[in-house]
Amino acid sequence: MVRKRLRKQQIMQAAIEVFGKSSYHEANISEIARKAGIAEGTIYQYFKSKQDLFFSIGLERTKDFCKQIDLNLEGVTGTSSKIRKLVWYYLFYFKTNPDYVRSLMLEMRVSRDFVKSSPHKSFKAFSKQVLQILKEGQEDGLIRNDVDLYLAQHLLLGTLEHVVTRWLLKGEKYDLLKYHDQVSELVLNGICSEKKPL
Amino acid sequence: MVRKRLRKQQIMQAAIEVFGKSSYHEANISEIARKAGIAEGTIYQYFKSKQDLFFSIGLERTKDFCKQIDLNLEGVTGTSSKIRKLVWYYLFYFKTNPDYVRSLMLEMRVSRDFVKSSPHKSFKAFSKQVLQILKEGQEDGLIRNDVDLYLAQHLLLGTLEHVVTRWLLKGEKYDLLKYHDQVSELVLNGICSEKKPL
Amino acid sequence: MVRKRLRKQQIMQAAIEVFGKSSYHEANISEIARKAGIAEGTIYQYFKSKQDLFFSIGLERTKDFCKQIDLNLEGVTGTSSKIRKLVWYYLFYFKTNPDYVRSLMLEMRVSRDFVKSSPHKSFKAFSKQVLQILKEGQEDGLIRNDVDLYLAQHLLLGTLEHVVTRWLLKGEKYDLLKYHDQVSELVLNGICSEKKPL
Amino acid sequence: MVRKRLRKQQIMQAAIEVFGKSSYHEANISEIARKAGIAEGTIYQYFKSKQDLFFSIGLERTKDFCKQIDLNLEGVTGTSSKIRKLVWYYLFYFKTNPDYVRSLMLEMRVSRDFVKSSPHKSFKAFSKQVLQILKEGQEDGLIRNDVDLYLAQHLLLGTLEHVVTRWLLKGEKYDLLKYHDQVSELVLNGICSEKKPL
DNA sequence: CATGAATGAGGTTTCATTCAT
DNA sequence: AATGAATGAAACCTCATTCAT
Repeated sequence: MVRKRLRKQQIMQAAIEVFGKSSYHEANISEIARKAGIAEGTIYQYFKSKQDLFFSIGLERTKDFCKQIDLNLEGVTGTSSKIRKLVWYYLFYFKTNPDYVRSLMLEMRVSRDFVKSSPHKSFKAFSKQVLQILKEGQEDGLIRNDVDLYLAQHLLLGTLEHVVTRWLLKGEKYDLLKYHDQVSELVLNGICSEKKPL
Repeated sequence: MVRKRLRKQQIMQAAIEVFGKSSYHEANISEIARKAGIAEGTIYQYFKSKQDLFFSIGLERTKDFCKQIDLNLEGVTGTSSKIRKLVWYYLFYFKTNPDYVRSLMLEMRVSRDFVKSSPHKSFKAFSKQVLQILKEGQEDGLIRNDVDLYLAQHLLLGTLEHVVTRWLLKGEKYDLLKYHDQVSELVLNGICSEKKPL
Repeated sequence: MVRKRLRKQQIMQAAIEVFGKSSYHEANISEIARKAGIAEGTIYQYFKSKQDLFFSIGLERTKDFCKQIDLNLEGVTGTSSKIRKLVWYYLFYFKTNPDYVRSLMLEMRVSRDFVKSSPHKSFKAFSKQVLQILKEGQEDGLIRNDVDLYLAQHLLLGTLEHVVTRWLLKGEKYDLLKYHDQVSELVLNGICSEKKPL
Repeated sequence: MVRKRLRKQQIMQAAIEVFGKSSYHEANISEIARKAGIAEGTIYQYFKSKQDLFFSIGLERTKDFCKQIDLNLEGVTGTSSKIRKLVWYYLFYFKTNPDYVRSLMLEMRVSRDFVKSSPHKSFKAFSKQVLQILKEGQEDGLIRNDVDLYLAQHLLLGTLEHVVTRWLLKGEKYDLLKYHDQVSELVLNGICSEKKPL
């Protein structure tokens, strides 16, 4: 029982590393098996297929991410504080899980099968969470009423994704958390400020 | 030889269609050849490899995109007008080139080899253009001095990419241009408004 | 131990069902184990290998078949009555054991290893039985002296096998016993009639 | 054009040999390729899959067999002569094509996918041919009216298949044609003689 | 220039069998 | 005796690329 769980974790850990440094197609089951210290066939007792393994990682990690976000937001009051915390945690999580995140950001999220997959559902749960925060912000009067909340979400998540993606593609050479404060600032400004006549 | 140029275009057009509806790995040289009405071997007289063909499309289209942006921005004065125009054209271009854009957004931009590739350089040229606009905006006093222009760029391009990516993954069912005005608004607000004490 | 015997039967019964609905190669040990309600490894305590299990079924059932034939022929007098009874019982047995028979007729009997196997020996015992009946028929004057008894056997068994095989391949949709009388008739005619100048 | 045809034949010939000495599952594509003196991949330019290759052989050979039967029966008059000729040619063909026939008799004919396959259709054409001969025989008064022609077919084809199958399983050690005359005799007797009161 | 037949490495996956518990 | 997790060999098939015509 517990042994099976451990073995599954062991395989997923190896897979995260391998998928992290090569693309899905470049990665081999044989390398994952070698890294996990088991036989290739063993992987197929725990996962239906290579893609199943790939998406299982996405599912598990995205769930974990959501749970951590929840924990981190607990007790935080005020929309702006919530968003600041969310930005910080988002960057922090990706900073500390670069292997996983490389797969998620650069491949999984973008795969045509992803939208039909279970990790995608988990990912959507996160989106909803964000939307909920924004909604509360609008009800509190922090966010202007004329702001389309879906666009606000695009602004927030798009900026974060862009920051993370560039960081990844540039080789993770700088500290991802460095700008967390300014990112929050900009995003909050975008959705909260008085509309200026431009 | 003009003939050579035409043949190259013919292959690229077929490739855009094939890469547009399947992922890079799912797409076959044989299908591209069939669609172009030529033999598989012929492709290798115009392109070094499958990846070369893939990136060549990216290069050509990104160059074209930059040229069009230039043309569109010519004569436009004022940072905010420039940004509005840029947002509009960005969405317009992607709306009218969904096949190409699916490859670019969902795969090319995210490929590990992309940063070393020529389309990436072209893409960086576009980034520079954007940065230049933002810089002018800061010199004009429109954009606050305390705004990191690289972050402003993340905000602008990240939001646009996010909007476009979701549109693609959702099956291009709505009009991508619908929100162009509000997107501009939000982004401009983010980088131009007085810093509010939050 | 009677327990051992029972367990063996339990495995064989499950195997008959599984081999009956899939071919030898399509059938899995794992499915047989599942159907028998035991672990895969357990099978290997009762059978040396998959093929051993497969042939063991053949052996057991063919033995059973021979025994039943013996019982059925007991007290039957006259070659022609014996053959009629044999034909009837042959068709009856196969009608009532379609799963087993599908394996036997369509795969086992035809396997390259079959001739070296134990069920084959059992099968040969049945052949001998048939030959004995035919021999008696010739001694009684029922069967012409110029008939090669081995050919007569081919005629009898070939016809029966053909009838059964077609029935199986056509999905067992009609009553296999329907024609038993006419089959006997034809076969008996073939081997018993006066030689006609044709 | 002609080259392609030759290459296809070359592959089929190698496949016949390999399938002839091993069962379908034991045979490897790699061995067929080696025997044909080509690369494995080449086979897949001519055949969709291993099974396609397997059945293609069946189709081609069965067609050939039917054509030859036709040619051989041309000009032969009288049902009994036709049947004699058919028996002779059946045994002759199988004697001279033992590799192919081993596959056909021992595996193909008996495969669950065979009934849905194209060689099966060709095989049925042969059956029809036989039935037609029998029908004419009944109209001519040679075959008794009370004989079910389908059973007569079972008698004829079943006997032939049995003779051939035993010959194969015994290692093709004797001359398959040896008994052709007696086989015809027995079968004709079965279906043509006056019904004897038994 | 164009062709398209041939290549062949390489990957995923299956499954009978083993063996430590 | 029973288990069932682990094995690992082996096989089919794909497809980008080459090269003789």
